[in-house]
Amino acid sequence: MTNARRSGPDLTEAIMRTTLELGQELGYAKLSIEAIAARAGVGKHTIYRRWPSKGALLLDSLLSLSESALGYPDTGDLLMDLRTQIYEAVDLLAGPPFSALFKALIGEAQHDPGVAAALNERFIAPQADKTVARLKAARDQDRLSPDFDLDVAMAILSGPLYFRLLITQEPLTHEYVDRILDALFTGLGPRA
Amino acid sequence: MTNARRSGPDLTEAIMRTTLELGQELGYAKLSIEAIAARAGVGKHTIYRRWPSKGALLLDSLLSLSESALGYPDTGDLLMDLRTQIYEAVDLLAGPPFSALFKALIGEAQHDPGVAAALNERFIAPQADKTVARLKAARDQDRLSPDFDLDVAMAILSGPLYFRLLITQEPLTHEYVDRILDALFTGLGPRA
DNA sequence: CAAGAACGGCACGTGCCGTGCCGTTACTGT
DNA sequence: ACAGTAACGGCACGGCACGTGCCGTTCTTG
Repeated sequence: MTNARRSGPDLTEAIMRTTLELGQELGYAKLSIEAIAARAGVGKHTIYRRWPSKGALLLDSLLSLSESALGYPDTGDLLMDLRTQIYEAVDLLAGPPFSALFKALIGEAQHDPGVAAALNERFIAPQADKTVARLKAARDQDRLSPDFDLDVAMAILSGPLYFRLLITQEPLTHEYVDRILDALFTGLGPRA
Repeated sequence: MTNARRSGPDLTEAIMRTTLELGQELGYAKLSIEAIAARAGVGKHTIYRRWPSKGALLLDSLLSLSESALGYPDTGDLLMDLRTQIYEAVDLLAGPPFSALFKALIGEAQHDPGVAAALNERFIAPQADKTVARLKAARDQDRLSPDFDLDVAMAILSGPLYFRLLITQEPLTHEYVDRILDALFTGLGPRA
């Protein structure tokens, strides 16, 4: 008769899975912790014990997807490595089925400092660090000018993508990624 | 004994003013239409009659500030014109006292398509168009290479700024604007 | 000056919040 | 093996803001 009550990490994972599931169905705005608890067959306490807010829960749920997925190759070909890496990230987070939830999460970060900090520490900064490290390796091997500004380069690679994703809300295609990469490395055409 | 009941445009303006006021005090998350109505001495209907949502109300409130403020000079010096324009925009929207509300508005746009569309049509696109137009003028005068990609240039100018504002949440300084402008026009250093 | 729209004030039902309490179940250390 | 404890599901609660009615009053329009 024991109803196979689940425990510990099991539950955590089940809750996160349910969060992504319900989030896709309802959208972030209509997603409620009450509904997640009901769907997951879980008491609300069990959720509140683990996460302080809906945003934190969604953050963990989404990051559990990316943690294993996003590596960073170094084949020696800088441009190709960057392209590979950015394609992966863009496909995972800006494509279906998680694009809307990821955008909502960044939205939540705009008025929840905790979410903002966690998002930075656990996703943005590591990703940026890897990009900068890959650029630095290329510079150290004299494949880039010694005065190449790594941080600005990284911002130019990321900025326009997030601009498209969050502001103009146009689709993030590989073709667009290529245009940014081209602009960064071959320049926008010399001044007359 | 007539209690000087206000009407029409008067009210609209008063509500928007109260929205900005209360928004600064409470932050967007805790800002409620109920509280705005109470503070403004107005029935909730009067607000709902004008705006469909809190986001739409905040959008109008914030845009009423920028509409008159953000011009676009053409002195002939492209770099200086861009710098002037971007400084202005950055100071107005990314500096106190409206930075937090502006960020919250963009956050709202992530799960309210209406707000997203209105934000684009009434603020982002006009601003981008002006930038592109200014760049195009320079290119037409042979101050830029004929194959200078105007749209990508515009994205490289805006993207990193929004990236800083929304993602890494670092302060948007004039110095940072300068670094982006430098990178765009003098390049990041040629490849070895 | 009459008709109607817009107004402020109030009340209502609804949904979700976050918390407290219950009895039950699974883990812990000895 | 077994007691003690922590975590669990379920339920109920007060609180708050939502969005919508209704009322009586005031302003605008023709």
